[in-house]
Amino acid sequence: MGERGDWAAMRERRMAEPGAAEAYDAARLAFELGRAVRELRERRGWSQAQLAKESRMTQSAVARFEAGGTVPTLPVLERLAASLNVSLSVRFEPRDAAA
Amino acid sequence: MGERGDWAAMRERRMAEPGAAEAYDAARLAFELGRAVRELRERRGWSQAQLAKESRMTQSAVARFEAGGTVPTLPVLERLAASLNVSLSVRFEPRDAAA
DNA sequence: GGCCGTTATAGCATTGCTGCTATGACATGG
DNA sequence: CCATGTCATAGCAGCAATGCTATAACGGCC
Repeated sequence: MGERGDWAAMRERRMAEPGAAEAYDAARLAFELGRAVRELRERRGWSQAQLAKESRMTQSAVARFEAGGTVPTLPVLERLAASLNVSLSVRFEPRDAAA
Repeated sequence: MGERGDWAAMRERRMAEPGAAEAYDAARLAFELGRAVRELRERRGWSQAQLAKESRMTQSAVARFEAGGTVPTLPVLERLAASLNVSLSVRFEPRDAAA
């Protein structure tokens, strides 16, 4: 039933769910955050395993996250941000405001 | 010692956990996001029930969220943002950068 | 008093993210 | 070829957030 594996397919499906504009947004957000973390990590020359250790998680969790396999939770994002020495910003902004 | 209810106490406990700086951050983030949503909602003159309906959740979920009872997930934040006609911003920023 | 609208909480089922181990694929260097 | 390092993925246990109903507590208002 669940097709619990295959993150890419899972994400595709999530993005394709009818009338799930916000679910789509969440999936895209997950994807972009994954990419951002990968960039920050590679800029530091760290392996996934190193980042995982710093963030108190496992290499597989980092890989899953970077691939956008799941929509991350705020605690995880906080841990990653702390390890990468950046700050996590989560807030609501006016729709027209530039980033 | 379950005390599964009583969100305030739960949050206090989470923030007091030894060596859980990021968990603390997540709890504080939850609290601030809850306040932000409450402000946006009241500015529109909406009841929790109205916002809940727009965001496809129940009034109790909105109340729990506004009280900072749990650390919200990104899909929920996206739905609330969409209903309140604001955009959700989640990103990593340099530590010293001003908001 | 009763009635209604709103918010706060309780208690539970479901969902789905995380944590983990193990393993596969793929390079690179010996 | 073999060893090592890195990243990707499967599969599952555990658990926290969500989704839900029902209800209590606090108003106003008639």
